Amino acid sequence: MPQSDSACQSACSSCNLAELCLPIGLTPLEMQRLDELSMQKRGFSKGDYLYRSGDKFRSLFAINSGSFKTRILHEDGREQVTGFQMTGEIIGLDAISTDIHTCEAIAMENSGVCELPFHKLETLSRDIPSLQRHLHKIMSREIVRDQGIMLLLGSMRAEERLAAFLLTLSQRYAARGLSPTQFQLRMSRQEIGSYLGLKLETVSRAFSHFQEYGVISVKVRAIEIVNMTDLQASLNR
Amino acid sequence: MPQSDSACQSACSSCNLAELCLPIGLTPLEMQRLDELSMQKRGFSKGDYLYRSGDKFRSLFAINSGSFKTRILHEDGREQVTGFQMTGEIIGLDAISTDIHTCEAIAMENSGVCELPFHKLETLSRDIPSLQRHLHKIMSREIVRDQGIMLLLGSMRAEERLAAFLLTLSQRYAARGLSPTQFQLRMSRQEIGSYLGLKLETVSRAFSHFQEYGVISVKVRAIEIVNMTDLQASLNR
DNA sequence: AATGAGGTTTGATGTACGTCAAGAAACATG
DNA sequence: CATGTTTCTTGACGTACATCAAACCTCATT
Repeated sequence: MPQSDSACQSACSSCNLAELCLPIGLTPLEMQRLDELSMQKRGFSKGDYLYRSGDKFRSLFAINSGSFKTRILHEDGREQVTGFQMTGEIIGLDAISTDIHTCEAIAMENSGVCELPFHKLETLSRDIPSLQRHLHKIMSREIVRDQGIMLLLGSMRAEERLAAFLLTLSQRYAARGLSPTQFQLRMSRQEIGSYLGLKLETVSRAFSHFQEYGVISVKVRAIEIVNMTDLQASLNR
Repeated sequence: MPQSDSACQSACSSCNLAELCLPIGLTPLEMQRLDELSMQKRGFSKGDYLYRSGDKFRSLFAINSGSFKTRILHEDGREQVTGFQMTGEIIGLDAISTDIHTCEAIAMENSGVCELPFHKLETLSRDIPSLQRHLHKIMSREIVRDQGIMLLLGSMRAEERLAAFLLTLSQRYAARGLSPTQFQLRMSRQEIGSYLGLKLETVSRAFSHFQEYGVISVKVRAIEIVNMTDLQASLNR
């Protein structure tokens, strides 16, 4: 169970990468005001829920450490993973629309978040135009991201989907100062499959196939991109 | 070519359904301020672009009459229709993130929009909290909608996708005071297919199959939902 | 080290949807 | 009305991915 930490750390200093988090171009005073509304929540372990479908919406969450997956459940039990979120990303935007969370967020490893009560964020963003603008950009970016996945699900074949997935991961690791070519997957084949609209066996075969062609090296969840150009090319043909 | 009409009509009185458009719970004065920033643009004909991919972002658009489709193009020519928008809906939210339109919007029939310059909208929403909240809800609703389509594309079969599509259309017509059971499709089989991640022949066959089972009646683009319950059931089995 | 559970890989086979093709219907244009 | 163009329907056939199944690997627990 996550423990709440009422001693507020900086929303920013606690994020590894400020520009991925909320504040951008804020004065120290503005930054402080943002810090004051946020609350650290640590101690999420693998499988812990950050929120569940149906929960009352109160806050957005900035991920400080670790990573989460979000998913929606269909009544008949089918699930769709809608995203994998990592450090510095904002989660919970879907719930603003109805004040109820429509999807659920589950930790994929030991993780911590920074809770941002949304009504306070709205109030503050009325005072700080650059914060307002940034909030809008974050929401819009989520829309663009989702539409990219619609393109992927609607018109790409299995290996193209996996290539797109790996390339996006690579970019996100790079943006965090980590290796863009070597990383550990935090999610199972099953979860990747759900995200990409494929069965786990198909994901596994696509991994094997890329390895066979020398594009990547796969040791279960340890991935190395051996030939980035070829991986990109497998998208565009 | 659409003609710009600088004599500003009410952003609201010109929308058929105020609650689908921007203003909600605004005082007459606030409403007037919103009206003052908006501009009518009429005269879009079938196939006209409202904006193109790559265009500089300046405004959101509220659809006053008619309907549009939005799509993204992949470099290799593949297209993905990301949505069909009708009267009262807001379009262009994707562009806020980068200040460049990432998708393009094309009229599906004679249409008119109400242009809402975004920086003015941001300024005004700092003054009017209920407008700010409404803007956030609209963006969040788009995120939820897109995630619903991810579920559809990622884990439903062809006929389930078409059923979901028809049911959503039905609800949207009903919300506009039109018949939820009889309507004219504004889009081709090809466009529906692109939206649902299917080929046009598959869409056509799914229509025929539903008709064969007495769930709907299809006369090319004239649709009648004969048995709403069965149509809903075809989603949940 | 032995045991077991969950995750992954790989093969054999099935099927839903795509592809190709032809004809029919709807619509536009002179 | 005749003509061409676009859209839609339907059939025959092909294929990418799903399903089923078995073996293997990894990791946690005792």
